Amino acid sequence: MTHADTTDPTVPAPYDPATVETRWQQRWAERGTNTVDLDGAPNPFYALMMFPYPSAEGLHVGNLFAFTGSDISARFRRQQGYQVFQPLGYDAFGIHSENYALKIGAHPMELTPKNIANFQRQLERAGLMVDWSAKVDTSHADYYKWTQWVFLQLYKQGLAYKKAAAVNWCPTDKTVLANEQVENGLCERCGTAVEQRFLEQWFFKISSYAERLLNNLDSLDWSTITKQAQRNWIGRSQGAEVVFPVDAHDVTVRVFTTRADTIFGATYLVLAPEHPLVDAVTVDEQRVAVQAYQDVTQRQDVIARKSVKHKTGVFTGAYAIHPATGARIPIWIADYVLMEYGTGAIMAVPGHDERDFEFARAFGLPIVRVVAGAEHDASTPFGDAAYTDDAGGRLVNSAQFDGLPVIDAKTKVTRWLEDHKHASAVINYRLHDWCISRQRYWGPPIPIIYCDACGTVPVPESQLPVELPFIPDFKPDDSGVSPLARHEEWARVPCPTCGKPARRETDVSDTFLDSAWYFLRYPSATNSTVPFDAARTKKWLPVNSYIGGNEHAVLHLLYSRFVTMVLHDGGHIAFDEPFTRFRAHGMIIRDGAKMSKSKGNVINPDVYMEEWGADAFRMYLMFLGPYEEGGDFRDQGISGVRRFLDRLWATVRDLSTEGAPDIDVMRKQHRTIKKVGEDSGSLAYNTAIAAMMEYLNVVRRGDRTAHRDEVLPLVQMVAAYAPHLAEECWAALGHSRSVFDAGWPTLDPTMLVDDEVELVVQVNGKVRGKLRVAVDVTQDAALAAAMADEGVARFLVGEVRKVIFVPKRLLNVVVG
RNA sequence: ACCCGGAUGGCGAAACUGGCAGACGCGAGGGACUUAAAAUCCCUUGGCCGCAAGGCUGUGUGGGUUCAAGCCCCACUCCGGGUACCA
Repeated sequence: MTHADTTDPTVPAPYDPATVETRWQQRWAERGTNTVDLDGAPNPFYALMMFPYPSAEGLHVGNLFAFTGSDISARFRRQQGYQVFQPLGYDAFGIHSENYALKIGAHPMELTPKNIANFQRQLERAGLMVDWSAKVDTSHADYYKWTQWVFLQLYKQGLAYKKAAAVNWCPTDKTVLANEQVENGLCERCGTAVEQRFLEQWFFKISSYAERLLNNLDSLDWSTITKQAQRNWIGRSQGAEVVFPVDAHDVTVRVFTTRADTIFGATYLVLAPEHPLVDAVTVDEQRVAVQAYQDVTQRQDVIARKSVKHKTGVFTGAYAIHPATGARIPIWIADYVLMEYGTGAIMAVPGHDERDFEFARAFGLPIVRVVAGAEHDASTPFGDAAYTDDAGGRLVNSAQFDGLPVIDAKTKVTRWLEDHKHASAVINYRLHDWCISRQRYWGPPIPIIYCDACGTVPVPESQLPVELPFIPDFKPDDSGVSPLARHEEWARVPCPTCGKPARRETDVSDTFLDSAWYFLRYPSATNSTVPFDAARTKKWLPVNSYIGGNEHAVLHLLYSRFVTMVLHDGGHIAFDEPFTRFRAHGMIIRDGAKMSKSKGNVINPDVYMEEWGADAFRMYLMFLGPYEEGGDFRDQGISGVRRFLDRLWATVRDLSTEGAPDIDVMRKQHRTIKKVGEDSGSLAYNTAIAAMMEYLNVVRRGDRTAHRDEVLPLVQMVAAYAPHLAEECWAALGHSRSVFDAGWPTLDPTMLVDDEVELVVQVNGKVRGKLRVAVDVTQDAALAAAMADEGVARFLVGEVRKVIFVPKRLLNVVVG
């Protein structure tokens, strides 16, 4: 086979992707094409893609779709003159790997390197512009040493604490799950119903960053859906905490409400069954019923508790004093009030809250109207629903507040309650502290030592890493303690402070902690003395462009932001948001359905890259739909993209250097440069590819021989999409350096202006003709030309009432 | 239930800021080349009426605004995602 780098500048025929791709992958590795000078880059650009979990099944087509889109964006930036750093690594710790190892009877410490090697092979085959010298593997001690360091920083800053808490326990995976890992009361991984258990857990105080996590969103260049998902998750609600004294007791019930304006409609209170005041206020006659109800609730698993059903509850026999009216109102307990939100108690306003309405109807409690819509008055009865509209209503049955619009009443009633010491304005968040303890094996041991004399002692940074030992029996059991706790020889250590015998923490940390800081590690991946080098961090961070799946819109992205803020506050970094720009890619489905092993419609990328070539496969993935929306993978579609590459190849092979390029082709070329440039920058890859196809069709129209100048920029444009083929063509056209160092083709704006345009002529809004006119044609001249056109003229019956003229586009004549 | 998306030919999809709906590709039909097939190339391809010229109609449904609506407004249906007894 002849070579591109020989003196003979011809491309061998026909296009054989396997040869071309192998050749260029070797050359890139030899020449260091994909590595960047991390210390010297004058114009740095950090392009990050979410790193994969290296599953045993190998690279999923969804991974490749995500990575290819990110790769194109990075390659395009490089062509724009940036030194682009695009690293990739492996999120190798976690339940996924551990469960799979258990299933096939292997050990994760042996299995993970094999999986990584397989992923590595597939990723290299795909031809990504990844700087592999900066690879990270979260399960390697060189990495998790620093994950443990991150834990210690949180500890030092008072943001890591331990508490006994009701946690979500998965009886199948035998582990604690974060709230975020529970879906509808089911374990996100295995689908088992989650139970409640009480365990001592390590938590991070993410809730104290809630306001900052929320406010910073406004200044981030992120997709709106992602920002909205974070806002919802943080769940800020502004309201009031109202104090209700309990009649005949020396205690008060504090309730949280966002509808202080409806306080005159509060006809009873409800406590969560596990509320600490229940025992104190319950009267003797109700004690048996109350305790029975508490027992039932406690035994319920989380799904039963939280799935919507008919309302249940029990009267405590106690009464509270209404702070505004002085009335005695009954205190109930019911499982629809949740201990973990607000104060675990509510004032029930059945007239204006659906749940309270349902409860009041079920137990015959009074329902009072305190908000009237335009169609109501103070005594309009309720139908079968509460009136919850808070936009248009006015207060009624609310003493001095009658007649106030709800919007004003919210602040006025709250202020009045505050003035009389019945309430205080508060802000509540749905966001809970982050439980990071896992009673599991495959993760970084939490670097804490318990000493009888000194208490909880953090492992000194100089003693990191706390290595995860190789133990054959890593399987969790239902004792609630980590498998590591069964290994006394590992768990027993001298106290770092006093030297007396002490014990290690035997829980490992959540995988989400591994991934909450990995972007900081890449530029310093080979540095063994610090987690991240100050100068490199300053040069490369925050990340310029982050691309990943929206399934991480909440957890991973929120935790990364939190950890970044903490490290900023601890003086380790100068920025407090990690990702300047984030875009979520869509999902690839197949034949209209989600890909899954059970449906047998999973795509193995190896097979397609083998048959069509990595370039064609990459390009097809990008062509099948808008990158940010995803698309439907169909086997048939890939041939169209491959045909385009074949034609491009043949065009380069057969081109001419004689004479001058065609002016109309060159005009089209500059339009294409503009379009492909804009689309590549905004991730509109499908339309960028369409534009390149369109241009090639013009270049080859009528079987003409293309001129070199017509084709050269197309090779540059296609490079980010089909990098191997582009390099081969570029070399064949006489270049010795990589096409990625050749920049982006120059756009000549004068080539974009036409002297003539096609003007659409409408009569009464219907197209009746098209005219070629000068770009700067006047309305009068255009109208005259239109009237002279017989196709138009025959519709011009009656008097001309109006003429609309949009320069360069259309002329609409209204007659009749 | 709530919060985001979305609905366009046989299929995947385009359409900038309201200005020619269907770019680009797949598939299909026809033709060229070939002993033949594959590959390649050319033509046609939203629907209806028409020999044709041409006309009518068409972007989930019903209404509205406008000279002009896939795009804006109101009401609704269906699909996808997220959250979910959050007070």
